[in-house]
Amino acid sequence: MDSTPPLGRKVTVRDIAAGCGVSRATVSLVLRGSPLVNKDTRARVEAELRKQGYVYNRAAANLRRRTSSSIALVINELANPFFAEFAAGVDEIVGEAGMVTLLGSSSESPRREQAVLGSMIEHGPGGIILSPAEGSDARHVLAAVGARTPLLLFNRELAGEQPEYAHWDTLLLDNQQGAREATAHLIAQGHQRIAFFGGHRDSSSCRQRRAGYREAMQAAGLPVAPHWEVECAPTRLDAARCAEALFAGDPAPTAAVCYNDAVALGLMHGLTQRDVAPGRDFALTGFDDIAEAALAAPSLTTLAAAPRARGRQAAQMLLERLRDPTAQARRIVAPVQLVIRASSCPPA
Amino acid sequence: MDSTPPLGRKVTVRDIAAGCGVSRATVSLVLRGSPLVNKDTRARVEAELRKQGYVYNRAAANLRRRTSSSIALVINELANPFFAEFAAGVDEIVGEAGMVTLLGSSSESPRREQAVLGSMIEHGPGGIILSPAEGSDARHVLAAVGARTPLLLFNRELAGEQPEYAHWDTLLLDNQQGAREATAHLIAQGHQRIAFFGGHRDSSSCRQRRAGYREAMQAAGLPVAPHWEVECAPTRLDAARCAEALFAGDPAPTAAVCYNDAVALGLMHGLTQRDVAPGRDFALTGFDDIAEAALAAPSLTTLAAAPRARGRQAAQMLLERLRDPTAQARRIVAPVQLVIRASSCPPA
DNA sequence: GACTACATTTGGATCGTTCCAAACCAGGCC
DNA sequence: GGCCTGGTTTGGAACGATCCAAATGTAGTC
Repeated sequence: MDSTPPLGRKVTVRDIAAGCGVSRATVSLVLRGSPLVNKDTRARVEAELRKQGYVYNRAAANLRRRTSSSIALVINELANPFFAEFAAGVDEIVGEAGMVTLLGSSSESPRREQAVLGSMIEHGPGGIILSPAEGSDARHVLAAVGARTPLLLFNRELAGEQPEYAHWDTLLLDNQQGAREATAHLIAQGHQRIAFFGGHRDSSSCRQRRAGYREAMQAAGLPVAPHWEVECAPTRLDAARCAEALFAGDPAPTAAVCYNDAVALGLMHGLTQRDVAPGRDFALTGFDDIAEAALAAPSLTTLAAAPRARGRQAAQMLLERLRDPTAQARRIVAPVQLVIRASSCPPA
Repeated sequence: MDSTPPLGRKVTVRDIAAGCGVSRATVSLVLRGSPLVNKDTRARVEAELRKQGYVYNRAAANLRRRTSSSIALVINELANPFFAEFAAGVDEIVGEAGMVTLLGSSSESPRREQAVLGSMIEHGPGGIILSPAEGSDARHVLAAVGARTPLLLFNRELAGEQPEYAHWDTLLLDNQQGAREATAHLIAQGHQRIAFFGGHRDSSSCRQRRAGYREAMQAAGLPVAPHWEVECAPTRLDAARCAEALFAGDPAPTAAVCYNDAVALGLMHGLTQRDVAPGRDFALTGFDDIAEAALAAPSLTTLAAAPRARGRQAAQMLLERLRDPTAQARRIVAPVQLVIRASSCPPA
C-alpha cells in the first residue's frame, strides 16, 4: 500500500510495479499494449500509472531495444521560408510516426554542417535528412555520419559523390524542367529576346535552371545574347541593383526567367525605378512560389515546388528506408509546377 | 591484438577498452577529457577511438548521469518566417551549448500542441521553449509537461495562468511600447489626426498595440475619433480593401499606425489607388520589419522585433534556468525598435 | 623496510526499460 | 494424483556509459 511518493526522483516502472504488486516486466507489457496481460491486471496497472503520474522514458527503452525514435533534420538555411516550410512538412510526418525531429542548421557552412551532423549522430537518430550546405562534399558527410545511419539528401547533390556513397536516397527538384517550362511559356506568349536573370553562376540549382532555359531557347531556335545572362546574389536587394545590366547591351530583352522569386521581386523593383512596368512593358517569371508571389503587383508567374509536400515526401522516403534498410537507394526528381499569373504578359 | 571488428554491432567503450588493454572506466574518463588520466594512456585510447570509429552514445550517458542534452522547441506555426527565424536563433544557442533541438509544430491547434508536448516530454528534454497556439491554456500545458521540466513561454501568455504555474519564465515582445513609439514619432513629425489601422480587434497583440497607440495620443493631448480605429484581417488584401474606411468620416486622419507590415503595405496600395501618395500625402508605420519593408516604395517605417535575436535570448534564458532551477522565474518584455524610413513623412 | 602521499586505474553497481527462458496457475483429462 | 495445455507472470541479465569506493603503483621520507 505504501506507494513510494515521487520524492524528487522520477517515477519509473519499478515504482508502478511496487505500487500495484506486479513485476516490472508486466508493467512494461502494459505500457506497450501487449495482448499477453490479463484484463484486470492491465486495468490495475493503468490506474497506478495515472495515479503516480508516470512518464515513459523513451531514451531508456531505445537503449535496451536498440531502436531510435528520432529523425535528424539538418538544413542549410532554416530562416529561409522555403526550408522552413520543408521542415514543417518533415515534422508533420515524423510526428505522425510517433517520432521526434532533431533540428540542426548549418547556415550554409560545410564546416558547421559537419559539426552539426557529428552532434546529431551522437544522439542516435534513426535516420538523417540533409539539405546540404553549398560546397558540402560526400566524403566529409560520410565521415561525420558513418555508414550505419540512413541518410536522405534533399535539394542538392554532394560534391564528389562516388559509387560507394550510392546507398543514400535523394530527393531533388526538377530545376531544369521548371526553367524550361517557364521559358517555353514566355516564348509561347510571343517573346523572343528572353534573359536569364540572377543566382550564383556556380551553384548547382542555378546551373540546372540556366540549362533548362538554354534548352528551351535552343528548342525554339532562339539565340541567347551573352549580356542576357546576368549573375547576382539571390536576394531582392542585389537583384534590384543589377536590373540595369539587362539593358546595358543591344538588343535589350523583353522578358526574363529569374533564378527565384526573391530575385524576380527585386527585379520588378529595379524595373519600376527605370519606369519599365513589369507585367506590361516587361515579362518575368520566378521560382519557388513564395507567399508573396501571389500578392505582388503584378502577381508573379512562378514555379511551385511545394516545399511542405516535399518535406512530407522526404520524411516518408526515409521512414520507408528505415523499414527496409537493404532496399535499393532511390533517387527522385520531383516535378515543379508552373503557376501562371500576371507578370508573364505578352510583349508590349 | 584481436580488436573486435565492428561486426554489425556498434562500437562501445567496452570494445575500445578491450582494444587497448584498459578498463571501461578509463575510456570513459578519456571521453570526458578528465585530467585524471595519464598522458600516454590518453593517447593510446584516443588512437583506438579513431581506429575503431567510435561514436559516443549520448542517450546512454544521459540515462546514467540523469542529465539531458536536448531542448524541446514547440512552435505554433513554423512555416511563418517570423517563427522560422526565431527557431534558427534558438538552435544557434542550443547548438553552441552542445545540445540539440527537438522540434515540434502545433499548427495553432491547442490539441496538437498538447500531443506534441506529451511526445516531447517522453524524450526527456532538459527544458522546453513553447510559443503557444492561440487559445492554449495553462492547465493543459502543465498536465502535458509536468512540473519537473523547466518551460519558457514565448510571444504569448497562456489563458488562465495562475500563481501555481508562476515558475515558468516568459519572453514577450513589447507591443505596447512599440506602438507608443511609432505613434509618438508620427506626432513629433507634426501629425495630429492619427489612425490605428488593421488587425483582429480581440487578438492579444492587437489589443496591446492599440493600447500603446491610445496612450501616446492621450499623452500628447490628442483626441481619437471612433472611425480612426479600423479593424481588418492582418493581410495585405484586406487592408487594401479597408483603406477607404479611414476617409469615411470627418475629419480624416493624416497618418496611421498599422497593426503590422502586411497591413501597412496593403494600406499603401489602397491609398495609391485613391491617388493619395503614401510617404507624401499620408504617413504610416508598420510592425515586424519584414524583408519587404525596406524595399517597398516608399520604404516603410516600422518596428523591428528581431526574431532571431529573440530566439537566442529565449534559449539563453532557458539554459540559465537549467543551471539554476530554483531561481526566481523571470518575465522579460523585449523592446522592439523603431526603424525610421520614408513612409513616416511630416504632414503634407 | 615501513610509512605516507600522490597519481592513476579499476571492477562492480547503477540509470530505466526490455528481452528471455523459465515458472506459475487453473482446468481438463486420463 | 500425474500430466498436459494455454494463458499469465516473473526474476535476472542485458543495452552503453558513468559513478564510486577501493586497489594499484611509484616515489619520497624517516
